Amino acid sequence: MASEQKILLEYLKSKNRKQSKQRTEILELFLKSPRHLTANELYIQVQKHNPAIGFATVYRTLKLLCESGLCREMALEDGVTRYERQQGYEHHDHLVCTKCGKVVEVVDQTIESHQGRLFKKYGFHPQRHRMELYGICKDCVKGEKAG
Amino acid sequence: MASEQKILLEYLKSKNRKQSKQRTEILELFLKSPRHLTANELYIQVQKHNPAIGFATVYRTLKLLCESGLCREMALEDGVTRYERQQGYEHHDHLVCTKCGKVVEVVDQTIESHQGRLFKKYGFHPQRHRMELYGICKDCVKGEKAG
DNA sequence: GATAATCTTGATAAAGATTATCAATTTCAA
DNA sequence: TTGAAATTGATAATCTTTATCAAGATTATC
Ligand SMILES: [Zn+2]
Ligand SMILES: [Zn+2]
Ligand SMILES: [Zn+2]
Ligand SMILES: [Zn+2]
Repeated sequence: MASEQKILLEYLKSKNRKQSKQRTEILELFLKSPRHLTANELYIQVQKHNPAIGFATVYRTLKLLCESGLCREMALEDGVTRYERQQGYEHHDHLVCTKCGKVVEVVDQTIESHQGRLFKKYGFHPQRHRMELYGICKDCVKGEKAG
Repeated sequence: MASEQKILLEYLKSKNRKQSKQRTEILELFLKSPRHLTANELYIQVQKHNPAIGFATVYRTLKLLCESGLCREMALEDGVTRYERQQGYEHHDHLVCTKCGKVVEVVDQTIESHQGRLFKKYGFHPQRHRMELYGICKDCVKGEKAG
């Protein structure tokens, strides 16, 4: 069994909650899916695999995965929540192409440390941050010039 | 007439669109309102001033103000779009208290320049960015310890 | 394995923010 | 003043996400 499944089971036990076939299946498909996918995108995958699973369960399971630390929510400009694997991934921010939707994960240590300085400067106890850079990727710039 | 009203009129003319009392009134109240307000918060102000104005018009006018450069949209984690005056304000990012909702506007030039480096590093033509820092402000930390 | 308490599920409704529709009204250039 | 075109307000529709709830699944206990 994948270590993520174990983490989920441990989490469920620790909270006196129950295992289910649906949860196992949804986690399995989540792990196989591309990063930064929406609940609906995952639901479509789940439907192909097992049409009996409803989308409320997909939503609920994604929330559960976030609670257990396996998943992280992320919101881009379109207002639709995306979900990405958290386990085994370091913190990162996102660079997004506004033409094709490509998402690149980025980290800049100087930015990270200056964010910490901003929290301190204004007397805030830091919790988290989000940073998104929006631009046009190389391929799409090329396309614009060509087309 | 406030220079913002002139800017709006100029913009409308340039796009062959028309002036209206509602637009003037909504802009006037928008300029008087606190920064980072939601469409609904502005609608409530508008209602007090002129109950005949519908909320669709408030939404439409906020979009118009954004087009004309007088206003900027900003989305926090709760999924509700906020609007803030753009004219006469430099670019800035936001530091948000997750307890009381206080919003502080911040700029760090080192962060800004490193964002530029990230765009370059990954071959993106830069358009814009958003950065939000979430934490607990001094007052709320104090409250937690006291209460 | 049976039992019972509790949790989870799927279908559906509901919520909440924003946008689309459309007839009536207003604006503005001619 | 006139008439084409834009705007308005009311309302419905959309879209994502959450709440509800009866029916079914899970788990600890015997
Ligand atoms: Zn691209
Ligand atoms: Zn990511
Ligand atoms: Zn606070
Ligand atoms: Zn601001």
